[in-house]
Amino acid sequence: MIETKTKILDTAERLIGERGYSATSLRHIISEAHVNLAAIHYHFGSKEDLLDELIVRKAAPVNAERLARLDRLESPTVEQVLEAFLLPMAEAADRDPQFVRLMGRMLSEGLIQGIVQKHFQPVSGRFFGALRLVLPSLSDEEFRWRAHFMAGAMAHTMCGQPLITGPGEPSGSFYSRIERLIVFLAGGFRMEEKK
Amino acid sequence: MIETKTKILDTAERLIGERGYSATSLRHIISEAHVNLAAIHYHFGSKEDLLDELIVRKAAPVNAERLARLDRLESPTVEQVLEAFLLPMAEAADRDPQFVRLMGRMLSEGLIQGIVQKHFQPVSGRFFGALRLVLPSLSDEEFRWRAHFMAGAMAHTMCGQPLITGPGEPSGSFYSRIERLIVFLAGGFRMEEKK
DNA sequence: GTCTATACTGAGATAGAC
DNA sequence: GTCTATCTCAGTATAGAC
Repeated sequence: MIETKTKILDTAERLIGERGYSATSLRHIISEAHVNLAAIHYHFGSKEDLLDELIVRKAAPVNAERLARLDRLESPTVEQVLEAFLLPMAEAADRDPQFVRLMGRMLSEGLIQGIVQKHFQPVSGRFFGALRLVLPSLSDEEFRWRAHFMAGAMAHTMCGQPLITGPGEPSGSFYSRIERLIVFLAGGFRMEEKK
Repeated sequence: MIETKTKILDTAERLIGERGYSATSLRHIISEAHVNLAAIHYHFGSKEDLLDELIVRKAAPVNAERLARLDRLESPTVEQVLEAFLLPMAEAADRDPQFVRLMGRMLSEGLIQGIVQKHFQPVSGRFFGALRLVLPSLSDEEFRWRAHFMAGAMAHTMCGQPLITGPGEPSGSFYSRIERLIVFLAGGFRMEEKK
């Protein structure tokens, strides 16, 4: 049955979103999906590959929308490039809260290295290029580092749980969170380089 | 023997720094430390508690230095508060490259939630307070989120491996990395709040 | 091609002898 | 304090039923 594969994907997505990747065993997934353990390995190969498919089916439309938005910009500002990258994700989060929860889990468990490199690389590469053009006065070295800081802030912002909790818990909608992030990042990027 | 405990700590620190926490099994640690498996549970209780002790013995002096530096500031700028927090870590990294590698591993594997909450909370709490005083024009909500973005950028900066790789690998000493980070963060914090 | 039953290996944890 | 033996649970691999 083709339904088996879907049942596994849906159940895995829910459980991993709720409990995290490491804390969700394959045996837990199969018991809730009412399928056999070996079916997971038949359809996906391994637990990691299952996760991979979960990410792909969620991220692909977001990434497509990102590129479409980027292509529409003519001579963009820093903010506009950041918006083209971040707003599609905020909108996806609005439509499907499960998605952002899953991504947050991945980030907070540090499982993204391989998966991100595989699926986000082409997209993030294009965005770094666009951002570079908008910031011609920065040295290559400085730009690389600022892009790195940005990646950290973005990744962290998607997690529900803050790494280092400040004075009270952050709140508000995902969308407003992203808008604040864009302002913050633009401020960082616009700083004059310290020599 | 008291030496057993030290041997375990040193070996665990080295192996986890090299391979990561999940990838380092207790059996691997004991074979290199030439101790018995049960000795780890006797001295530490669990693998997680062992990690906890590793962090504490490394982080305690850094945190003490952070607070000392903060206390020395009279009417600080944003940059000075950030320096008080970040430079002690940069100096520790200079003296002991193992330390920053271990912290990076923890962050990239998302193992910090519990440990950070336990040991960094008092320190980070004081710094958030100091930073708040320097930025009186921001709303509470906006400040919380910017602190959150900062935490993400800081955490990510300690990892050797970038989450989202940009155009080429970032390089340079840890110290210069931190200096760039401070400029970037100060720029973000100084932005006017969007209403 | 799809799925089931079952066995294998390695992990962290624990009880109890010494 | 230390060590042996054992437990439970994880992900994985395979043989074979349909």
